[in-house]
Amino acid sequence: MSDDPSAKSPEASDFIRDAVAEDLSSGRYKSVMTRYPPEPNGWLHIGHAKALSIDFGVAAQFGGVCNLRFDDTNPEKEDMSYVEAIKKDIAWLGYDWQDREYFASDYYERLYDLAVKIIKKGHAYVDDLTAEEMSEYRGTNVPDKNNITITPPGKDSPYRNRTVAENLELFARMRAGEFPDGSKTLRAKIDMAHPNLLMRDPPMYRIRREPHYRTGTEWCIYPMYDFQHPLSDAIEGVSHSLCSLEYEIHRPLYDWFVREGEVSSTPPRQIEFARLNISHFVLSKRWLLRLVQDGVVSGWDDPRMPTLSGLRRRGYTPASIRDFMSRIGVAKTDSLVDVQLLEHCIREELNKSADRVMAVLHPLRLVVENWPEGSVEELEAVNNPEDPSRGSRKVPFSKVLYIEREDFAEVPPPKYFRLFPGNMVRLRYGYIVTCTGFGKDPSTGEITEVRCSYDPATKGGDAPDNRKVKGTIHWVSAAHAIAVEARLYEHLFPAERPMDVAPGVDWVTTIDASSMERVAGAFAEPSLGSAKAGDRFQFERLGYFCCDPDSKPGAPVFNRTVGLRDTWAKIEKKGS
RNA sequence: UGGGACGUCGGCAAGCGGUAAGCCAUCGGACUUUGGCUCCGACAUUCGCAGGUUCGAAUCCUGCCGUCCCAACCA
Repeated sequence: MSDDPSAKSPEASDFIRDAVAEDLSSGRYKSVMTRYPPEPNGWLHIGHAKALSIDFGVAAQFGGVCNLRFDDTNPEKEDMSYVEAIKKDIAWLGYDWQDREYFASDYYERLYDLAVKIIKKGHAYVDDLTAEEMSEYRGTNVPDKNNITITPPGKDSPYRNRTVAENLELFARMRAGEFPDGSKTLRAKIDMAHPNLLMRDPPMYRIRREPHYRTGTEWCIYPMYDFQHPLSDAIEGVSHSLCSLEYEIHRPLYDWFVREGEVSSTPPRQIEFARLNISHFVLSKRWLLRLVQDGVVSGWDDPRMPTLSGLRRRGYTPASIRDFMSRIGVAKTDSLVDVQLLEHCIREELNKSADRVMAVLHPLRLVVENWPEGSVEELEAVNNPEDPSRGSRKVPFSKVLYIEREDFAEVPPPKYFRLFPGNMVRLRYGYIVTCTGFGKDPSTGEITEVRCSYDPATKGGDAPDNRKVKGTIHWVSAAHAIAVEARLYEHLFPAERPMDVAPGVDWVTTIDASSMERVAGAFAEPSLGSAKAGDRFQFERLGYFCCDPDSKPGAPVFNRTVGLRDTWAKIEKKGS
């Protein structure tokens, strides 16, 4: 998979790309400029990756550019640490905003001037209504006797008809800090009877004495999204402002402010697409923040989190996420993508790129009875059968090995072709061995060790006589193995739709408390001793693992990114 | 007496009046020194429902039904 995001799906097509192509051919726009507008109040998750993929992808496909603009107009929630985290994640995903790193907070002065311009047109006014009163005056959606939702007209604020001069003066004094927080707002003068509630004189500025992470205490008034966003787009010269469906109802407002602001001769155009939902995941910054704050997860980058940082730590690659985005498409249908598609994407990439290695998660001693005491052999193991250029390595073999507990059965279930008394199995890249016996703790019934004899003629695992050996299992030499910790993950939420919870039930309580399993007593072949955080491997027959930053010298930790497809598990399930 | 959208296979999703792409999942089978990978095959006579227009409709019209979003001085 290429590291260059623009290299994939050159002929991608969807309703947005169709619209952009049409806009170009009709001459509505000469070139394409999009923007990715995060609010720095949380970390990016895979839902944002969809928006990123569309914003940067559409721009790239049409030879345009995509700006990174932080929509930072709510000082209460925003923070520089989020800006840094967001930039890191976008860059990691492979998207490049070059020098176009913008902040809505850099436009404060310009936006203020635009507000003044709109006031001068008589299209905005300073209102003294409280938040509650404003809501009351606006009117709301209410169910009538037949439980049909209706929206009666709102009524004008008594301050709606202040003169331009008065509004200008009041607005200036708002900025100057002459009024207490919340006592006045600047409102667009649109239509208090509009069927779309958002058009009923929406607020443009509120008074809030809250230090801003970038502008400090310079401002005590802050612009609202509906005013700020379209005008920031216009200021930058954005052509296509692509956003999610929930903003569809904001579009008339978007267009209204663009028109009133008269910033650009080619007004930006907003187009909406359906946001991403993935089964077993919660994709909402607000909910993710709660998981972090409640300590349910270890942080924004907990490997179970759908955040880009979490997926990164889990072992997902940027290319696999981009591939996923290209497969789910872009449409306007509310949808729930099966998490298995995401897992398929990472498996497909890692199958090609991850070196194979042997590790035993739940060790069981295997003694090779006819192996000479003290003898050690270095056996050749292929690093990646999918990629010969990865070469091979040496793996030590000796008398006492560890194998996976699951790979031995005292009484084999149907169709089981691993180790059981009398059965023959291949030790991968080692020898073909025959199970000669086993030890068992009489009090617990636990298998304590398995014994076997090896066939010296089968070095490397070859069967010179072409005998059929159905099973091949992985192993590690007890004397040479290194101790590792493995962390196995399940979905944080067992439910396909975690937010669909019975009334009165807190969704957080539906979390699977055992969604992370630490396997402390695992062993791996010596080559894994040099693994560095972020390195990815396939533990043969187990799954893909990524070395975690928690690793210490001599004590590596591996996160299971995803297991291998497991046909045996299906056979077992069917049998039971 | 609301407004804005959306309904094509279990999950995504093409299709834009000419007779249902593809992907994931699933189920068979081949191959296999990973019960992995790969390969081959199966998987919507039908497009929310009902009418209508047409030689012909998932595509056009009408009416129903269903789902989502909107009542923050958040974005």
